[in-house]
Amino acid sequence: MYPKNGRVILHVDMNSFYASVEMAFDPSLKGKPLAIAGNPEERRGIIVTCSYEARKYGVKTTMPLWEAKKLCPQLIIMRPNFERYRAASIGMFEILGQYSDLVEPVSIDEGYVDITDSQEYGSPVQIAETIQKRIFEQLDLPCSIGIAPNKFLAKMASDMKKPLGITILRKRDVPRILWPLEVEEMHGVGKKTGEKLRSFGIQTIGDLAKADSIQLKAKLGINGPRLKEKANGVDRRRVDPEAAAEFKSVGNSTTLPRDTTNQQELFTVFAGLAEKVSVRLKRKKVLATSISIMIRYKDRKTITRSKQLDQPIVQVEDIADQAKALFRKHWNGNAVRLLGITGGDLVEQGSAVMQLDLFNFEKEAKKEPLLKAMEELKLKFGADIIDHAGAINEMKNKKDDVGTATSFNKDFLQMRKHTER
DNA sequence: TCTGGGGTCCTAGGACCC
DNA sequence: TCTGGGGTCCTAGGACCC
Repeated sequence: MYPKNGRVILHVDMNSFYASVEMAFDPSLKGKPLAIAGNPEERRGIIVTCSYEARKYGVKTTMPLWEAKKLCPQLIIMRPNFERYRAASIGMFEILGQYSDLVEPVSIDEGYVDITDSQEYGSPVQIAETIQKRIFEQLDLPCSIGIAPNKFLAKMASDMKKPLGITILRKRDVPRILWPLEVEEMHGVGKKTGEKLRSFGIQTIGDLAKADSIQLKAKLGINGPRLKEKANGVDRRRVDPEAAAEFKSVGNSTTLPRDTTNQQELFTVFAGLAEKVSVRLKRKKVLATSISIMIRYKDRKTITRSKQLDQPIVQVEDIADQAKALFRKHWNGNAVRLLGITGGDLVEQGSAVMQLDLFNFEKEAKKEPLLKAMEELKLKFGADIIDHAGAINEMKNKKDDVGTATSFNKDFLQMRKHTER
């Protein structure tokens, strides 16, 4: 059952997660058409998740609320309770963690488990059955599980039987099971890529598997050959427990109650968004070194504008100021439908303190000899880290002060980013 | 009365440096 | 007078996923 070389990967995918959690929380909802919708009281709400009973009526994810109501007038609509979903998610990953250390969360409701070295808990199918049973009995939540030699195949497999399915997909099954499917069925192929592939005669996953790599690369970039490999059942990505551990950006956006050109109103919205981003950055103990805003206009045309900052920020006012500055610079004056703020290039609080110190030293350097400031830095953070940046030599070679301090600062930030990975 | 909000990764052009 | 190529950073936007 266990291959000598090669791995055994599970993909665990919760079935209509938000709706299922609500049903576990309030069993009287079971068996009823239930939908979770963002902003149910707004006209622009959409379906985020819905129960299988609701799907029978044709209700689907991302469908506008008014359309769903038309299809199913008795539809029960709830707004999301993220605390509940997070709690359920933690419960699920705790169970997964009992069968392997190699657990990689992908999102709140799905994850990969590498069970290659988990023979003590039984065969792969037995482990999958145990996990599914425990999640169902202990959390009252249904899930589907795919079993395969790699992530891609496990993901495709978990999608095949819902709800409460367990599907094995071996590499040798790929021609029979995957190749007849339309290309859009492939994880990683959306509408646009599907259209492109079809435009040069690739209709099925099998067509993609046999397509010319050079041509794919020319038309789709690096993604082309990668898709071809997957279509052949090849995926070398490891299950990496660290992968999802660190966030790369934190953002908040909102569709306005009504489109507006009133700058005061828009700035009030920015203040609220900045507050949310600030709170979440602080909770994660990180600061942002870049700020970007998103503006969606009345006609749904959407732009993003961003700026790299010379020091990381986390305070509401700083975030709001940067966002407003970007807005003033780039807004075309048309009515706005949605605004968003995202903080990126996150640095940990600890290292940010060092950077802040460095920034102060930079100011000091205007007054006193730079080398002295450098010595202090060395004392404070250790000589190795600074020597490593190769910055000391640069400082010695150049005698000018502020410019060099600035460039040193940049090197140092760059190095910090590097060593933190 | 159309189409949310949270993310990640990739590309491409221009600036700048060596 | 004309000529190069690699590498990184920054910014904007696109595609995709849940």
